[in-house]
Amino acid sequence: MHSTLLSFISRYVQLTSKEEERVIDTFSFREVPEKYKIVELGSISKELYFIKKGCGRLFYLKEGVEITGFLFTENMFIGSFESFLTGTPSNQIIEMEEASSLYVLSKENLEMLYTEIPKINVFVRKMLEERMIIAQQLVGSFVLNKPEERYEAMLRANPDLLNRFPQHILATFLGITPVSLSRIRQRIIKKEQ
Amino acid sequence: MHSTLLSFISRYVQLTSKEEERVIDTFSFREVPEKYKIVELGSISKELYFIKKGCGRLFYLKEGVEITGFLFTENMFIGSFESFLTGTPSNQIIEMEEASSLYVLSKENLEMLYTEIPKINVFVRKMLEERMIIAQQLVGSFVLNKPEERYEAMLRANPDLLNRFPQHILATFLGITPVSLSRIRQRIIKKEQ
DNA sequence: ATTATCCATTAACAAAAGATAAGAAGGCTA
DNA sequence: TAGCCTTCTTATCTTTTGTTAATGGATAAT
Repeated sequence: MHSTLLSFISRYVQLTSKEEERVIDTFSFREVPEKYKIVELGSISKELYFIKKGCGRLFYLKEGVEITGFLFTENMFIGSFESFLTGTPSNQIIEMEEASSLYVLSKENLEMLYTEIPKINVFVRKMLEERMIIAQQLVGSFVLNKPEERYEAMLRANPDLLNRFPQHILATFLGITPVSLSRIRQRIIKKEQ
Repeated sequence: MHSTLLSFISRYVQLTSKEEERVIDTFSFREVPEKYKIVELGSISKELYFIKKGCGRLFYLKEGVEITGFLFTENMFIGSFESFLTGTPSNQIIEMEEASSLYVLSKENLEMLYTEIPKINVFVRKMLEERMIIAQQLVGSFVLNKPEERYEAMLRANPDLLNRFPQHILATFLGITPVSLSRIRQRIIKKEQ
């Protein structure tokens, strides 16, 4: 039942069965309904979550409107990393958009894992290396491409996101307003004819 | 003489004198003139660099024009992480803007360090955690703020960058053209009067 | 069945950014 | 000193986005 989490970890490091058991023990399982906020604005986040099933988003509140910062789907760790790592109140809100199944890792248990199974440091390092590359590519897409190109790139690279998140969420993730994304879509339709 | 590098590492993990010696042995020292490219377009980067003195930038080439992706100054690791980590040809160019002193770490030597001093995994993990937060804040600034606000934030948070990099480099880092940044500066001057 | 709510589209206007070109200031070289 | 190059500014015009508001469709609630 923990196969998704363990096979995710095995992509980075090889654990013994004993270590795998230990890892499983340190995670708890949690099911949340759609639109459930796992990190509230201003709270100090003391947990990270591995998405077994479902999807969620990280967003900010700017003058009352929700601005998406990142989107998460199955087999990703989700959380307010800044709040989790620095222990400061979160300016990010994390909300699961679909009813989701999560493996929950508390900060305490993570620290325990680091000392008990040093290999976990290697796992997290490698995972962060991957995430770093993704983050850098994302920054690159903002300086290199205009919104229309970013949307087309998303169509090509992550078409699944289009089905799982409403358009206004995708729009702010692209750095534009929902109205502007609607116009972009019309332009693309006319280009294709 | 290696005090900058060692004191940087000591911010994350504590090494014994023996380990410190070992670390120093695995880095080599290199001085490069201004405008020197330490990573060329299309090359496979097999080194990372710690900036002892100087500054540099990561940029892309889009239809012949240089688009800045990130700026680096003293006490930061600089390199084409994607090419270094994945072994693929770099679509990023890394150029030192000032004449610089660098500590050079080869991929081979880094792998050696990981096995010889497992603590280095902890060091890199923690450094990546910090960089991850910075990257996330940078993405946040693109979805949350317009160019004018991003420039004002840079004025507040990193005023040193304004002196060390020409304006057209800062402009593309903000995701706009040099012409547009010049207009933004004029708008700000008029606001302040 | 009929409200109510949410979401995407469309329109109209204002604001900002891109593209292109021309000019001014500073530094570097011959 | 003269010429060249780089950088920044300014102007003009075009394109795109933001803002606001109205509309229609879909879905859920009463």
